[in-house]
Amino acid sequence: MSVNIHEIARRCNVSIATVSRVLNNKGPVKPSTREKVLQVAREMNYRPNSSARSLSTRKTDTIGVILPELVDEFFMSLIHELDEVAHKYGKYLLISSSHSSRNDMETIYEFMAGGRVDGIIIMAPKINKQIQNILKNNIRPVVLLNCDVPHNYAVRIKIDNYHGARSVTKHLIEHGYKRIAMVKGPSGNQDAESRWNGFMQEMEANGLAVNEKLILEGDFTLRSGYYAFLRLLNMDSTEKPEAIFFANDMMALGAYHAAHVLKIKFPEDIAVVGFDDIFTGRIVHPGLTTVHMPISEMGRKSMEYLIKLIEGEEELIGHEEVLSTGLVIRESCGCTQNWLPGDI
Amino acid sequence: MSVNIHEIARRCNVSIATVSRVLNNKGPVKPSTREKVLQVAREMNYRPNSSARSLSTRKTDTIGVILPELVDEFFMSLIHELDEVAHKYGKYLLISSSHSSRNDMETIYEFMAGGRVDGIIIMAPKINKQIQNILKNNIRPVVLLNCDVPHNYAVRIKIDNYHGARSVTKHLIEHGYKRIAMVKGPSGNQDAESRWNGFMQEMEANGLAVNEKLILEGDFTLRSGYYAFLRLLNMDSTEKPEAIFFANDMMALGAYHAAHVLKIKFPEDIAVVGFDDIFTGRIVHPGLTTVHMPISEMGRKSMEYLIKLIEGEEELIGHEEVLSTGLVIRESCGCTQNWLPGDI
DNA sequence: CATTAGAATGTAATCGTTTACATAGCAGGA
DNA sequence: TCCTGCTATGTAAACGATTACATTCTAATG
Repeated sequence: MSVNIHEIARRCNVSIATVSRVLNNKGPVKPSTREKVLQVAREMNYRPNSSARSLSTRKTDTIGVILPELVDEFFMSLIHELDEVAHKYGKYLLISSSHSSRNDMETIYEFMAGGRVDGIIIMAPKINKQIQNILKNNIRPVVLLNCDVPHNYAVRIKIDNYHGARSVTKHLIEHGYKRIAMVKGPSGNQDAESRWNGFMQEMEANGLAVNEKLILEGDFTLRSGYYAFLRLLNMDSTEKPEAIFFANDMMALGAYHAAHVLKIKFPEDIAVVGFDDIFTGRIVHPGLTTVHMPISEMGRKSMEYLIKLIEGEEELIGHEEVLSTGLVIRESCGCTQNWLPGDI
Repeated sequence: MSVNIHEIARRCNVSIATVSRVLNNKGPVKPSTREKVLQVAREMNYRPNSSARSLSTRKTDTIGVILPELVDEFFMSLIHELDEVAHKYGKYLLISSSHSSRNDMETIYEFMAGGRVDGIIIMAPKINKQIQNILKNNIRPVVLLNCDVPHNYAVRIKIDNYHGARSVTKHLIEHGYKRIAMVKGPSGNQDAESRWNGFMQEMEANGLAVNEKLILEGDFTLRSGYYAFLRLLNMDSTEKPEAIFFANDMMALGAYHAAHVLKIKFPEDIAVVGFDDIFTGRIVHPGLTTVHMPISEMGRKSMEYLIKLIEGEEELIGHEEVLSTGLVIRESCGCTQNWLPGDI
């Protein structure tokens, strides 16, 4: 089928060892031989077979990436950044999303034990003991994204959901709102939990009571935000919230939609904030005040750490890093700010 | 390092051939032997080394995906669908984006000649002769997405930009607009060209003159749409367009932004339509009338075709398929339609 | 009981590299 | 001239699977 090292060797009247040495710049080779080999290889469009090479060297130059889903902006940005860095280091990306928890295990296992990758970046919101066990016999280096389970065998990178939630809650409080509602994310979700904690603690720190009726649970979808918003609006006027913190932007956008239908104005009638800083939140009016997640940084760092681990920097194992989040103030919270297209 | 087939064979007191036969369900094996091997393999968490297997079978169970960029919704949806189908067939996805044209070649070549994948799905807006040459010596099957270059060695799947553009233009004309502007995409871009052609032909078919001043060129970014919109607004009132067709939604959103600042109302003051049907276009008010691209279908079909090609269905080679686009009517064109969150 | 077909298993080559080790070639010093 | 110690090259053994072919076992048949 394809031309191989033997063919190159034959045409150059040298042995395959010499060809290999030339191609890998290893060991001494006479300049003239070197030239000849290089030239023939170029002429024949020779490219070493990666399977054979991997089999021999136990390196694949491939990084496995396992994500919970392949759906929104967040993951696209992440993949984009991973690709950039990987490319810079000459690595390829083997990507898989969770089709089910059972399947994640299968994939991780195939990637690791099957020798398909040199290392893995995993983002699994509900990482379980199974995964932990696999990692314990860590065949290959692993970087864990936003996983709260402590794990001494992997590098862990997290986004600071907790402080993000606190800061945006604090911002609402500073606006003078007292009755602040929160639409939580799905229970069991790590990000959702942290944001919820941040909200509660900030409220508490400011001596504000949290009316249980003002705490609703959504599932991060636009639709669930839409309905949660309608429910909150239906409350008695003495209890009705002055502001709502949606655990993510998508749910807040559901509220925007309902508000438009009901002719309710943000922030005059009610203030609204989100979390994530997705693109649409910059386009809608009023601009959605939210918390920015440093996704690119997360992508870049995780890939760089993984590559270092692969290259043998053992001292990194167990390292944990928390990336800070930033408050993005637009208008939905009650602030007036003129932002130009240059900002977006 | 990891347990291999020899170890399994040793523990079972059989030869590696027998183990291989059991694991691949090939050839006759005594049930008792079979059980034993399976059990030991399970106990030892044995997983065949994929490099060795690939080297021997010349199959990688990996599909290469090369995209122009890894940035927006479009590509995320595409990847999502590719992943779904690939997973269904037990294939893995090796993904790379264009870092440069030169690099694309390198990647395609490494994927193909390097034996990293069994086939490739390529989306390269400006596919060049180089790529064509590589494909001509087609080492592995290829599916080309939205590439206009005829190519007898690959399956090609396109999206019908032309008719999409015609239908949305027609819709504007039916609204009674006569002075219709178009903000084109970047020249050289295949999609942009087709949309432009569709627009022109539909205008012509309806006997409408196209004022050259009303034709602007953007680059598909929000910012370029913003400025194009401002320029169109600055025209003499006898020339100023009654409606604008933006070659993609992102540019139309730039117009939304400008309109908000300038207190211009869609569609009362001017009608606006886009192309792509991105998520944000459903959220803004008024909802953006646009053309829907069947991205999922494109992803699904391309992967299914590729897998068939890989499995040897040679008669598919050269097959071309054009996927139709659909007019999505919301309110920015002048229609009044109530859409519920259930629609989104 | 001998014969034989078919099932069960084993042997060894193969896939295309890398690389440890062996060997050949060659220049310079004694 | 003969060593010595380089540099340059070759040989062959991995790497871990698959698989064609050879061999042995089993059981049924005449």
